[in-house]
Amino acid sequence: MSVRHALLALLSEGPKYGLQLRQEFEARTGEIWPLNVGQVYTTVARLDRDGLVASDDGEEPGPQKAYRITPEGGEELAAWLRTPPAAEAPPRDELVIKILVAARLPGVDVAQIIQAHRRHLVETMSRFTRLKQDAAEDDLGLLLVADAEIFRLEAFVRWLDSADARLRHHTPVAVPPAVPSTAANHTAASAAPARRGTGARAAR
Amino acid sequence: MSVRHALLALLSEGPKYGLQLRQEFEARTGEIWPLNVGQVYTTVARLDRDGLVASDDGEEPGPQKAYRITPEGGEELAAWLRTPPAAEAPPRDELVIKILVAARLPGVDVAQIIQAHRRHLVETMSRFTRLKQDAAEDDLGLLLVADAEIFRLEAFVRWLDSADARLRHHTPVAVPPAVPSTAANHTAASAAPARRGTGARAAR
DNA sequence: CGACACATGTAACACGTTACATGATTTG
DNA sequence: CAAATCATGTAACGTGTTACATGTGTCG
Repeated sequence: MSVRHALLALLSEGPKYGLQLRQEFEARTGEIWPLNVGQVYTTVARLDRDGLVASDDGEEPGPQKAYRITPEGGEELAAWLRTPPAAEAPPRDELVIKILVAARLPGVDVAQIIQAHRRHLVETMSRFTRLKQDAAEDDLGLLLVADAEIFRLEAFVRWLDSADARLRHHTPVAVPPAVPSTAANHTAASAAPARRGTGARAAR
Repeated sequence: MSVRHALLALLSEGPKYGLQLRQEFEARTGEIWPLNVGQVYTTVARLDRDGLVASDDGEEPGPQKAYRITPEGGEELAAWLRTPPAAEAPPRDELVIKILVAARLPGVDVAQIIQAHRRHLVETMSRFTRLKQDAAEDDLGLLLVADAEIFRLEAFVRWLDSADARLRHHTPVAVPPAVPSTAANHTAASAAPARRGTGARAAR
């Protein structure tokens, strides 16, 4: 719901039309977060439908269609600013899932994958560091968004290092001496929902 | 695309059916990342359609419908593990957008909002720390996912602190002495796409 | 039998992306 | 006028969530 409220915030500064919303959003996030136009139109149309925004429905001639925030929209915006992002179910992260998967898959060198991803993260971090150096020092949007991205990537690097250490300690368990390969399947099956119908009858 | 590939990975260990996929996904992410069933079915249906997975179409009686990975699916999985997550357009983050918005909005105390969010982040971090302490020490999935979340939240705390410092330096610029309030609108307007049609004619 | 849990699936919606279609306005 | 640009919008798809409908098996 970020874009929805970001557009609401832009409109709270005065009436704006579609492409203008996109451009101002991108300008204020240092051109780091692109925003496709289609989404602007559909999102602002939903805001309109929900009464948070109203359109000067083609009052002035020309193709542009300006939207302005409504009192309800202002209240919604203020409430959104106060509310911390939901944290009960943290977002599923691709990199984390990838390492979890790699750690369990036979024939996969997790440590190697971790290092490859680590290198990529460090490279990306330096890209954003360079971006900051080349930026105007008063471009607050760019500086803040670039910082956020650098901190985020740095957290992944730290996590990869800790995961590497953890996996080095635990991996030997997955390669026990002289244990039949079906053992892994059995433990996996015991964790699954009870197999009923055909199969379960034998177990009872 | 994380869930899609995570399901593919689960199926690479052997045939599984819908609810089983969900349960194993949640078990391996320490019950921290819930996965709704509806998505499992639609995702696995798409995997089937794309030939990465095939279904034992009701061979055994009973309601269950098992899927197994295909060779193409195995290749896709291996390629996915190698490829680092796309970083050209980093994900838009709600908290970051919120602070950016708050920093520009008149009548909003950014520092206060930052501190409120900071407190919430620290609380959430300790929730996950407790979760780790109460967990079985061999529950790798939970430990890794909880670590990832803790590192992520910690990065936000660091970012909030740096943003707080940055804004303390820059905020005075937004409150200049004796400057007409329309100045802000002018600069915003100059950054917008050229207003044409009715309005632009006067400017030329 | 009836209640309950297991299992599959669909519908509706929000959000996000890419691509295309359609006008209006400016510019060469 | 023709081409380029600005501006709005729609279509199709993927992903994610919530809710509902339906069927099947177990158990009191």
